[in-house]
Amino acid sequence: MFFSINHTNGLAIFDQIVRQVKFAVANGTLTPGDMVPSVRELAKELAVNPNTVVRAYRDLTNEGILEAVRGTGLNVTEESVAHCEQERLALLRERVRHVLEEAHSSRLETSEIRELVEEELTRLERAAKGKRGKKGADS
Amino acid sequence: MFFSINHTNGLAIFDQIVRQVKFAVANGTLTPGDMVPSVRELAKELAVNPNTVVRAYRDLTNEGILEAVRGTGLNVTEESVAHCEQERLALLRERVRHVLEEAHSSRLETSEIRELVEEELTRLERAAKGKRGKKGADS
DNA sequence: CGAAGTGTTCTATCGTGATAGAACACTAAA
DNA sequence: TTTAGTGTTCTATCACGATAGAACACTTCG
Repeated sequence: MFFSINHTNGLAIFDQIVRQVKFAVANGTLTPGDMVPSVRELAKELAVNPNTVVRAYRDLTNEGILEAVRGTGLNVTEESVAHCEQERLALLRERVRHVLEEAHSSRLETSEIRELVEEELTRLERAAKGKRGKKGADS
Repeated sequence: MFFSINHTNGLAIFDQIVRQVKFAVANGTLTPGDMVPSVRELAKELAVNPNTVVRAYRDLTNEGILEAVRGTGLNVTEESVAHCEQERLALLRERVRHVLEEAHSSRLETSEIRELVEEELTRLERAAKGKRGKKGADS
């Protein structure tokens, strides 16, 4: 459903799960009271070890974003929304900053960096539009 | 001198060294015939284990970017220039793409992503200008 | 009740990046 | 020659992310 793992982006699997849950809460895909996929179910769907999902859910529980209902599952807490809305930009901003810093330290001109980003951004838009188109064009 | 290690950007130390050598060749900071810092010297300067530098230099040697002059050191090869010039953008592009993909999958609007990048880009420019200013303003 | 599904907690193993320390072959310079 | 500096190659150890497999306490449902 919501989640997917990218094995080439350098982020640990458990960290990708953590971030994606936070993003889903931040953008309303997950709302307080919703239950996240069970450990075994998500592990199967992502073709990942259950313990890796456990690690991600444990971190999220410790941050107060998920809470356990014993014997039933984990649901999204009320307090998580404000937390995740605030954190989403910060998490992305940090990664953006690291990449731009590397580009800058490689002596790439700011204009060249901007051009590079713009290229990949339009590529991303085209890919998204293509995906939507395959299921049925809107408008 | 040229190199610095960022312990928070997720890249392995040896990989940061590899990339920075390639960038230095690509932008002319290192030219064919130049010698890179010795294993022990660079390890000391970066406060890193010598074996980590060995790993980076070994990779660079295997790629034909450095060549060993036994008993003397490692120097930048002639062929490295074309190789590195071509690879610099590709290396940076891949990291940019990964970050933008995560931002996009978090349901951030393209305009919001662009705004985020622009903010960090101007922050970077200001930081660079500030650094130059401390040593002596130009123009 | 029992079966199946929850989360939780173990131990063990593996790969990899990094550290630590040592040894070797070679070259340049005193 | 001796000394100090190169790169190179070992073995060991550690941290960490991931995998594998098992067990436990709990709840829901038939």
